[in-house]
Amino acid sequence: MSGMSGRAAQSQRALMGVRDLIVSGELRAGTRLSELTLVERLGISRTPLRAALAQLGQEGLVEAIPSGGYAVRSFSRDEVIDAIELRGTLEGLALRLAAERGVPPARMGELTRLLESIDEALKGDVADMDFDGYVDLNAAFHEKLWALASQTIRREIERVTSLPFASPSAFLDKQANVEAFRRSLYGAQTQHRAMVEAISLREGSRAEALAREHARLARQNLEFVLDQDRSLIRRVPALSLVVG
Amino acid sequence: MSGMSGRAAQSQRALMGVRDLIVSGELRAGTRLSELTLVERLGISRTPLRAALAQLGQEGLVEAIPSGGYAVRSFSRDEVIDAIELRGTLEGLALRLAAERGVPPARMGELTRLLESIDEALKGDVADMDFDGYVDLNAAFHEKLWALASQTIRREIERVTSLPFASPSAFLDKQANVEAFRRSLYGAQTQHRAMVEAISLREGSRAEALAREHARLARQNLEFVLDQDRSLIRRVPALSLVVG
DNA sequence: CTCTTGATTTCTGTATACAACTGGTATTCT
DNA sequence: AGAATACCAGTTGTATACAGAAATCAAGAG
Repeated sequence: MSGMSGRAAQSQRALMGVRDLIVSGELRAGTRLSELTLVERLGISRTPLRAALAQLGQEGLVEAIPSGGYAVRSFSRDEVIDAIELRGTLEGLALRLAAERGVPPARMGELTRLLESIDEALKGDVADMDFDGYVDLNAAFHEKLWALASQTIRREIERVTSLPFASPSAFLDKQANVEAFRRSLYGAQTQHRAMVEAISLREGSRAEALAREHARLARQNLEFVLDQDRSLIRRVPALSLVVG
Repeated sequence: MSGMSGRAAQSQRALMGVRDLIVSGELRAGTRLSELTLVERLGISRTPLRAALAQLGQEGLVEAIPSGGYAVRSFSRDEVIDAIELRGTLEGLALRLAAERGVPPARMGELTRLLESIDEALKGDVADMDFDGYVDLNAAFHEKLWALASQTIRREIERVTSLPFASPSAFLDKQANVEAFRRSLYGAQTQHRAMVEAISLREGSRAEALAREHARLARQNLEFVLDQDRSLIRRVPALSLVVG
């Protein structure tokens, strides 16, 4: 059973397996993660499982229990808001530095092409748009933005967005295709265009402010789900871990 | 040998041991970290050592080798600068939110008292100051600032500052007691006072800008060491990992 | 009936055995 | 001689055995 194809395949499997159990809501916030139970459930041994738990601890999805082991972490509304604010701040930093230091035309071209593809997906009105297409393109666009930053900063962005509800795609899951979210996409795309323009014009401060404001769309969506339509909680990954 | 006093004592020992070997410069950038060698050197077994290596990989001090294992990471000058900028940005976020949301008077009092203690340490002129005292008080002051932020943000600050040269104390190591650094402390303390005042007056944007500018003192010190007096490289933790 | 205390069970942290893989060297064939 | 291949030492990833510490439960004292 050992030495499957790929390096550290079991560890990867353990990581994805446990993460999936948590974000899918199968393991609720606060529950202790018994190693033996998980080992049996995932069909792996304790060593790669423990590696996965340690990594998830770093990501923040689980927290270490003082007496040993880990438990699924729970998040207050304020903590989720702070995680979103954190992402906006880091994306803002990435865009400001990109604007100040300059970006090769080839990369700007890629971004512009993505913007046009997103326009295509948004063609028509709220009922006709290609929501699923937008979801994919939006994720690709944000990843291209992150790629403008240095490795140091990109690493931090990826770490922060490993909390599922902090990712730019958090409320754009294909399972959360509701009108309230679809309506927000036009404004989001306007911000996308402005961000690319600001980078192109070397307007660092503007690019930074736009990135922050853009992230706050996720906050609006969060508050909509929590205050207006709690039935959506199950459709947004890991939102079941939010208490209050 | 197992079950020393304290939970996960061997893992802690491994973590500190390997980290120390790296920041002390004993293991130079790029060298592969042989598990068996380290095990023998630190007197622990492979399991806690591997946990430590994984954690150091998350911290960014070591990087995973595609074919397996880890190597001591090397940092370009630009990467160090970005890490410092990153810390300033995160501290700025923490201070902005603290200012906007308000801080209990008791905590503001603690900060003010620390400011006064730092003033004490700086009493006299550049030759007379209590440099070692300043080092400790400065670290305490920054930690109190971090404590104003939510757990989500504090976690990220602590992660970023786990890279030794990105910490607010990086160039204030007691072994780096040189006049060029001592001279910068008066301006630093002025910024400290302004930061606390801005929080107290709920001036979020000002607090944020001050925190960013404050971090850039570390950048100045970095450039002084790299460009003016490279003999100091050995006195600043982990700066031997910087190439160029 | 409640609280304390002791034993049992379960769990985590650590050590070590095992197997697959990587990189290098020597050997052999062309 | 050069290249390809087989072999070999060394290394990492995985599984599992073991020991100490919590948590749980039961029984007994107050």
